[in-house]
Amino acid sequence: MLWFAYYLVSKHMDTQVSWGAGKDTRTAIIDMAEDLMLDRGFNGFSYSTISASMGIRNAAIHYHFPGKSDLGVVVVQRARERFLAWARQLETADANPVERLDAFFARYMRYLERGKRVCLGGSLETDYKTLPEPMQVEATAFVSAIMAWWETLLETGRKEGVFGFPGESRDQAVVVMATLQGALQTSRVVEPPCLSAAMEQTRRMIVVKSQ
Amino acid sequence: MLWFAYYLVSKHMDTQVSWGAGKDTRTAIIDMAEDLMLDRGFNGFSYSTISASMGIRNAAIHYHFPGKSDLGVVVVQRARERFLAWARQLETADANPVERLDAFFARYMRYLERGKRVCLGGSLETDYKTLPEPMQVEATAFVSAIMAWWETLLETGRKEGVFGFPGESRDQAVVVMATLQGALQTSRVVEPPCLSAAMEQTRRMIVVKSQ
DNA sequence: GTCTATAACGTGATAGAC
DNA sequence: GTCTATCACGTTATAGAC
Repeated sequence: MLWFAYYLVSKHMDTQVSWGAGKDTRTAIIDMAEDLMLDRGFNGFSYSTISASMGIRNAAIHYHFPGKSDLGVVVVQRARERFLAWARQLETADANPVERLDAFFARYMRYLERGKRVCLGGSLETDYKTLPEPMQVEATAFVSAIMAWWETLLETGRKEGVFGFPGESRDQAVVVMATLQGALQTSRVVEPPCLSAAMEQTRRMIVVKSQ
Repeated sequence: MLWFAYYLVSKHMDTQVSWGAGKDTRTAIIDMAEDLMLDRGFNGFSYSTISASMGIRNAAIHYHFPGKSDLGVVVVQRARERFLAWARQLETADANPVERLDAFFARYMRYLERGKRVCLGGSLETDYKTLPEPMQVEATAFVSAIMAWWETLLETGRKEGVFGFPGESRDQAVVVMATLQGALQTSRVVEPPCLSAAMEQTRRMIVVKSQ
């Protein structure tokens, strides 16, 4: 009864600190929506799902996000910005190609560990035809950003001699992304989860070991 | 008039040999439901979506399938049986490993060409947490059957020297399946669709050319 | 910024006539 | 087997009080 705990807290405490880390309502709504999209898909939750578990009323969400589409758009936009910030951090840390690959893998392993969530790209893509048009646009931008990152990483790594694979970097980027996305999804239905196997196999195939 | 659009579309998709040309209602309902699951996901359509585009009433579907869960289960069961029959056909035709791989690739290419459908496994997996329990069971059985087929194919091909890849056949099976599934999904949001690139890259990586 | 109340609609499902 | 008619419920969304 997590929602009930939240309800009690919000009743008796300053709303500013109600959700633990000093998060405001708006941010808490976005967090919850993103989590639900990874868990159940955009059509798998409603404003009630969010409001009930936060201990607020339905109308409060409509104040921050007039329509569900508005909420969805913000979730995807924020996820893209967060990804780009993460990528810049790797730049700043001057991480090598293998470290970057592993850092990305770790992100996906976390989705699996945190309740077998799928990745946002996969969620948006399978729901795609039911999404409001503004969300479809954001979905394309989000996936394109990640794709571009992988293409650059693979191209750089091959030039440096730490990656080895045939064909275009762009095509290999598609394969790596699709592999992670698909294996994360498949981990929901097969035992044991196959994501780590997919990662190890991908590593075997593109990371040059000798030298 | 979404239902009408669907009706027109189904006219041009040869999966469904047109409703009204002698096929029984029950089969037509299953066909339509399967198509909708690949297009919009299990939560992306209703009994009304089906009944409207077939020109029957809601209650007629409930006669054949008391609950939506019953319909979903039958769709997945039939898809598994169809896959196993297809696999047996390849056995009968004594197809070689590369031919089998290409035959499977062709199935996925068809999903893309017929209106950017995704594969059933991917659809079930992303919807998984919202599915009725009987459908979850079927989803696992369906994906497991395909996974087993790929493992056997890859193992056999490597023994025969036409496939080359490191590690266990099981792990490579996960990668190939996940790649097709993920690339098919991603083809919905990137231009041009990346599925063929993923297939060519996969071929480059596991099919031994000189031999 | 959040609440109560409610509208308008879609969905899964059932009863009973034909 | 299919129909009409109807139900209970959930969903998105708005109006207006506080």
